[in-house]
Amino acid sequence: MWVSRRTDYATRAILALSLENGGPLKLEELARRTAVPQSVLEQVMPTMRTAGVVRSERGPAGGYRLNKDPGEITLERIVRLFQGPLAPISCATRHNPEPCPMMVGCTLRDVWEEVRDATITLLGGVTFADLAKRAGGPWTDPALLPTATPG
Amino acid sequence: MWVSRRTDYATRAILALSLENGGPLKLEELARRTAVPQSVLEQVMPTMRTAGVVRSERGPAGGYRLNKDPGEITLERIVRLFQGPLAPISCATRHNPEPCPMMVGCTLRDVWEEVRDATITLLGGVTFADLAKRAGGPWTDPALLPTATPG
DNA sequence: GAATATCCCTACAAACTTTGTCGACTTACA
DNA sequence: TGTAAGTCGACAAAGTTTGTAGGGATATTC
Repeated sequence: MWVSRRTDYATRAILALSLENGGPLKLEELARRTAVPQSVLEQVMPTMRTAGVVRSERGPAGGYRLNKDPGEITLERIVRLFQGPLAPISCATRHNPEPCPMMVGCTLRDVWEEVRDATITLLGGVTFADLAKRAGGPWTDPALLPTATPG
Repeated sequence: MWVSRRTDYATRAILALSLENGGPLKLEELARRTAVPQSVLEQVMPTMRTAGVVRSERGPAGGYRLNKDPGEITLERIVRLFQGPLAPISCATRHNPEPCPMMVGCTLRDVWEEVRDATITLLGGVTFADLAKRAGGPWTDPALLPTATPG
């Protein structure tokens, strides 16, 4: 339960874009398909743009596209963007781990690091090309959505 | 970064008790050794008592002991007590997962479930007997502690 | 049976984080 | 110049986490 809403939204958005071979999607449409409040997506997408994951065009016929091949975007990349360190506890991050206050050379930390590494391995091993393939087909029946988002 | 302080404290406390072959430890001493504010441990320990993990005795010469063999207490058990579901996202819990709002049968969920399962496998595979063994020896130099906790 | 040592319970405030909204702004196109 | 997009920053409401405080309950000792 540690993945924030925004992280979730971001990954859904990238998946949606991955299923849309190259064509741009307007924020509004993206919000509808992913069932994300538009106003929140308005914050999430620029973050990914700054990070070079997506690219945007303004004006009519504008929208968002992926800035790379889906095969080059890992889940890890997106999650890290919004989530920060993936370690379950701050003494087990890879950069600047907080020192353990317990003497007994925190044997617990080893386990936390294993969890961290397993997480990284999994998230780092999945690209959005994989996810799109597994999802099968382009997009399915937007009409089935709960009447779109109010935002 | 998803393990709460209280979860951390609880695991440290159980490790400390595991290193103390059977003898009871007073809350105060436990707090000192684990570098946890005593007032917080006062909340954490009863939770574990209720869960049957530790046992307590009141009055002089009282304190806490493990209620089972350290080999029968997994990290998973303790983490779950304080952390709740281990899934990274609420649509991927084993019990009553929240339905995914995205149609495309949330292919992302599969990955979240893999992360969840990897976490469970790791945490469930480590007992406090393992941890105590890895820690080596009983307890090390409590004198090295940052002058105990103020609480 | 009083004094003391220890655990137990509840309430709670301060701090922090997350979530979603809003309004004003910028850019592209026709 | 008007319209269709994306952009940015501020922010309030809600939720979570963290630590503290104070009054109880129970066991031992003398």
